[in-house]
Amino acid sequence: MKIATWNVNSIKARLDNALAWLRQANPDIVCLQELKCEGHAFPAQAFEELGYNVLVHGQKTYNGVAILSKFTPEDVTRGLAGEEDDTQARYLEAVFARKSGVVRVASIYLPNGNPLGTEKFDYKLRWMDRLRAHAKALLKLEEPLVLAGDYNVIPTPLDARHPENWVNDALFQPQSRARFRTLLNLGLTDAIRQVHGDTPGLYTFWDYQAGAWQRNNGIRIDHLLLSPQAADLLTSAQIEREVRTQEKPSDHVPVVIELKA
DNA sequence: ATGACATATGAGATATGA
Repeated sequence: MKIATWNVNSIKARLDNALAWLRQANPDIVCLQELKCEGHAFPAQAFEELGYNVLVHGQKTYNGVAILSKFTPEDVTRGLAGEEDDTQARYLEAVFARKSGVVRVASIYLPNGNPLGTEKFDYKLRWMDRLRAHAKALLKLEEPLVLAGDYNVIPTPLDARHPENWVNDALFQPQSRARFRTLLNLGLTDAIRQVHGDTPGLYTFWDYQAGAWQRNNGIRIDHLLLSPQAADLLTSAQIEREVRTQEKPSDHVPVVIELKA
């Protein structure tokens, strides 16, 4: 079973790119982020024609997350607990029943947090605290769990081509990195690092500006974190770099894992 | 220090992204 995450940077602007990649890669479950549209405006039919069930937690202009799946979704949760007046569409979770058992999957668009010293950075840190609390509760279920998405965190210097360029950025702050680390220390596994160890040069985002792609000036900020029960099933994890060579690409590329059965 | 580049909104310029 293939599970993917991809920040598409507007699903309407990326519809052709997304359909082309889905036809080629044929993942079973796909977590999408930065839809930049409301649920009623999501082009669901195009994905349904490829055999996907479509779950959307949308928002006008900003944010928005979705899960496409070849399995029927159950137990759907929109939004992350812990802050009643948070209206930003950044979290969507569902359970999928397969013949070999269930898998719980969340599509996550963690706040960017820039610029530093503003409410935006405080919101990012609070959101990460809420995610940790929710992940801790989910881990008690002791089931295969995949928390997939754009975490907007560069976990270590190994995850940036030029880490020195990010020291004043919310994505690489010690507070952001520490909170990401607390997710791992709950017992979650970073799928790419589990498979590839300390291999350098594994990036999922390249800025549109200043020839970042051509210079391979990238960062790794899109992650799939696995519960122990999911990590036991992990057989591969890949970054789909070639998607960045599409015409009118997203600035992020998909990351795909394969789980046994 | 700023902008580069891309997207949405809405019809020009601004907000957001990372």
